[in-house]
Amino acid sequence: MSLQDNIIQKSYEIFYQFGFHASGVELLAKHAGTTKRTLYAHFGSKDGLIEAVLNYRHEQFMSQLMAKFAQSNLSDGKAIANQYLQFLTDWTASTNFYGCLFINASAEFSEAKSLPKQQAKQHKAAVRQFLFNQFEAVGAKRPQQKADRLFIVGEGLIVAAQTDQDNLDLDHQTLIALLAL
Amino acid sequence: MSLQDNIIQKSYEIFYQFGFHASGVELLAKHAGTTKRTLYAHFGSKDGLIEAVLNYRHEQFMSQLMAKFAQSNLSDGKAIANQYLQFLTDWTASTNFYGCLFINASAEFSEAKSLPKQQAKQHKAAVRQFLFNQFEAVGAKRPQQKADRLFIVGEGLIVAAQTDQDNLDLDHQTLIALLAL
DNA sequence: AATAAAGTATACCGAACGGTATATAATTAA
DNA sequence: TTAATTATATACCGTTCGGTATACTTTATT
Repeated sequence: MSLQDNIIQKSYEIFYQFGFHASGVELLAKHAGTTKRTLYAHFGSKDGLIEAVLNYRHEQFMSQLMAKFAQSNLSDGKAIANQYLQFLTDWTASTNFYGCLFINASAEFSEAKSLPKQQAKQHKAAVRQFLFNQFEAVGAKRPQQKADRLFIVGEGLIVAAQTDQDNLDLDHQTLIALLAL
Repeated sequence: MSLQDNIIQKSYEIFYQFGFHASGVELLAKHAGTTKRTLYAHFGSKDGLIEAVLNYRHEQFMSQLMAKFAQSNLSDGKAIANQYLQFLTDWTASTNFYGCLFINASAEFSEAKSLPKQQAKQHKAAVRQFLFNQFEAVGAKRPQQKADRLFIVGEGLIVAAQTDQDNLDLDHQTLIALLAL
């Protein structure tokens, strides 16, 4: 792994856990085992680093999602929903889960014109597009509606886990059945 | 309104829009039309102010929610879900919507022991409890499950709006029907 | 009217912020 | 092997941070 990629990955860990404004450049450099000088040579500014980290996380997330779906042959909408919800549940239950980096970024950068907010918007749109493609691939009716329903439930699960609502009276199977997938 | 309440309300506006770490005490005092000296006399620290703002927002949100439900006689689960989703949709569509302050706080204060995170957890638990009470009051079966399903969809709608996913292929009526409420 | 309390104004504190300068060491390329 | 590049180490820049000190003005109580 290149030095640049290492800085991105280690900075992702810090930003993800402590937030963007709360993470100082000195700490970011230290955690990556380098110095501010090198960090600024590669990314120009803290904003530049944030942009790179969000791009990195987007690629990583989509890769993991695609890998999860590549594992098994999904024959119908129900299987798609099950796979997606299982993917999210595995994630939210993992140690070092601190919500979704893009939702967190939207919380810290509310201005619509700001780059992090735009990257968050595009990331979420990409997830919706991915789900849409899955439903369309199995010939489901109204694939966009199905994708969006599943997406909304997924977003809800993510933030519910982030706010420690861990005793929800829900299970995936009945959720899927109810969503008519 | 007392001077103290004015500081809380005005600080809420700033924290909500720009986040907690990004909002300096000097700006908070200026926006409230007072000085740091007075602010510290009332709240002791920035953390103390954050605590007060989160308590304020919790009371405000629950009041608005209860007011919405007091308007009409809700006879069944379907009406409850419709009322809740309409309440959230009105909110997310309003100008100056920047997501949920408690989700935002959870993003900035990830440590479980931190007060903002605990306040966020309790706020969300209170919302779930409120929905549970509503379903129970109309004699719905499995009120907790219904409340949690509705809660999850609500959380999803909030963060989807925050990330500007404004072209979702969803409508409340079919959502409600699907949730079997 | 006297007095205590509460708010204003402003300057200040040490620390941390994002970002830069300088100089040295290690790596790479010719 | 000699340049040129790249990373390290560290000190430093001006600014802003959360928080405090001092002095003054306003308000409220008796």
